[in-house]
Amino acid sequence: MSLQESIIQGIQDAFMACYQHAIDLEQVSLSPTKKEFSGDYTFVVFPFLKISQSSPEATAQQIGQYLKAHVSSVRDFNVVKGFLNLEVAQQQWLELFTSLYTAPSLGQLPANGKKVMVEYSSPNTNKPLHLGHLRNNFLGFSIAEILKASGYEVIKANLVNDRGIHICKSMVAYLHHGNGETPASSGLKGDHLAGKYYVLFDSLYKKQQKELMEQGKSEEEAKKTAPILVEAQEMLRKWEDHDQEVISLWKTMNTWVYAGFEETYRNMGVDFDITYYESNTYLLGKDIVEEGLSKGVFYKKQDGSVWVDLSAEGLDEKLVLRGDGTSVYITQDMGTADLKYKDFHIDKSVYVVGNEQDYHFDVLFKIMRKLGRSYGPGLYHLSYGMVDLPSGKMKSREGTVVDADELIQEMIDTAAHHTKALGKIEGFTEEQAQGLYEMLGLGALKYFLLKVDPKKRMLFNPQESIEFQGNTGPFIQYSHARIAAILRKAAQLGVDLSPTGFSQVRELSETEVSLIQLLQDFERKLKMAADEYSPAILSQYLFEVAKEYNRFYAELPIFHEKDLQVQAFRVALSAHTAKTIHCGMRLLGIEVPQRM
RNA sequence: GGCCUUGUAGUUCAACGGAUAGAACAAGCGUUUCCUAAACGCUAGAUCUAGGUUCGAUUCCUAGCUAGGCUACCA
Repeated sequence: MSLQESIIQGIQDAFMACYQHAIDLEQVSLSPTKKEFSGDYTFVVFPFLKISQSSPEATAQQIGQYLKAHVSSVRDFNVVKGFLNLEVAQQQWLELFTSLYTAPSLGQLPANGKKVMVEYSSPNTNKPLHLGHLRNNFLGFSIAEILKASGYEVIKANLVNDRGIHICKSMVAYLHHGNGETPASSGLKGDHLAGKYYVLFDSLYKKQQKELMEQGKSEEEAKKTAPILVEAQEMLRKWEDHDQEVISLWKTMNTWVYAGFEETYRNMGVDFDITYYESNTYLLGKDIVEEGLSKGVFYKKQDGSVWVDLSAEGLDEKLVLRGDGTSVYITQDMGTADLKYKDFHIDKSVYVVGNEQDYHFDVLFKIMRKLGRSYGPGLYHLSYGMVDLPSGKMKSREGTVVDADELIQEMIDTAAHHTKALGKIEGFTEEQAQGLYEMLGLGALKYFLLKVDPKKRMLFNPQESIEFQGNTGPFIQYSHARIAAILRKAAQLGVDLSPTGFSQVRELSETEVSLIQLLQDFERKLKMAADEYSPAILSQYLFEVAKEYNRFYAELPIFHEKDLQVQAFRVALSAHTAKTIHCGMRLLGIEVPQRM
């Protein structure tokens, strides 16, 4: 039983003893006491006044008396209004720390026997990844790691959108203007090469529209009849008919793009256990339409189109199959949902997709639940907000996107610049220095994108957003490097880091206690992050740990401390802090250095 | 039009219905004969508006305003 649990248990007993009334454990809020009041944990009595039938102060007094008398860890208490502040005995903190310090594992909750798939990234093959994808990829990777650490078996999946009219647009432009250009001949990364022709298509298309309108056609007509668009549509039909030439060009260009993506993924430090391709899944789902019809979940209109009526659930009627029998987006999504289940027998399925598709996933999940899928209740849309620029929303056609590869490189360059300016790479080989720049640049970027609640829209200012000071990745990384230096020195001095080395410590400072209090909260935060699908919770927590450690570092001496028991304790406390930071940052996909 | 989501210091972000709304950056003032100053301490600064529920509301409800998204036989 943890310290808090034993206190909560004591509070329950207190209510039984004082008021002959059982209270619900869930309702007891026990939180760390605010800095401006004395005490370690605070219990709020207001919700229980009906039970005690007395004033907040009197109730708090009575409970406090009981706890002091009956719960060994409670040394003393004070009451401010309806707030009961409890003081924990010093010895308890040392015991608590020792149990944390000697625990066989950190940051891995017991297996729960459940399987979850996390689908993320899911790029289109007609253009390179941009800033928005970075948020998606970092979120997806991190939440997968967090779920793993909280006891799930996790499958990371990527669903590549490799077909459709947008791919054909790049292909048409390339066909006419590519002149046989390849990634090798141009020195362009494959995904950037494809993106170049996608942009080219758009400008050619606009030009043709303009010409048609000058010839007297309406805007709408011009948009529909521009030759280059017609050609792209024709190409899509040929693709669906397995036309040799089209398929061959498609394969060639996609191969280039995949090579480019692979490089970007490697730089980002994300990976996948399985990759699905829409060219293989886009025909799935029609059998589910049949199933839905026979189960009465769907209905057919006169023109043969198939619909689902979700008005009882607060949504509209939605089309699930066109009148001509062809699929729409949701048809294949139904099929893919089943495919994922067939492949892995998952209990839960998480989709990391932007919030502009909230409605779509609402519909999809309601359908799968109506169809009675076993994994239906475990469907979850990890919906995240867009990343805006100071100029507003990113638009690929207007050239206002922040390219992922470029941004990563800029981050690394900036990290290199800072590090050199601070003169921190003495004794580093060129390779080690380069490794550090990458670790710091990427750490800054990932932390910046992960520290914000995923649901919220966020702003990215290329000039100002990426800092290396304050609430940042590098700050936490720096804290780790500081501790690493201490541990090296402790090893040199032969400090006894076994629990007996500090078991005689009697007096702890306030800062040491807060640090222990924070450190013991790690697994609870981990679980919270998993339950709420929010790496931000973990990010904030790690920042608090690093901040509290730096205060400890500034306030208290370690190697100048004469009492060797105290010295050993402080080294051990440092070591466990480093371990927690390392473990937590790993769940965010961020590495931590030994020196910086 | 309908539906969903947002609105907190100058800026970017926090706050299970709980105390005097926390951080970081920017601003100002300090800290280095001492383990890494990418650090630490101090000062100043905010809940969109109007009602309601509650012992207590940034949080829940209603209305409005603001910003964004969705509302295709597009993906």
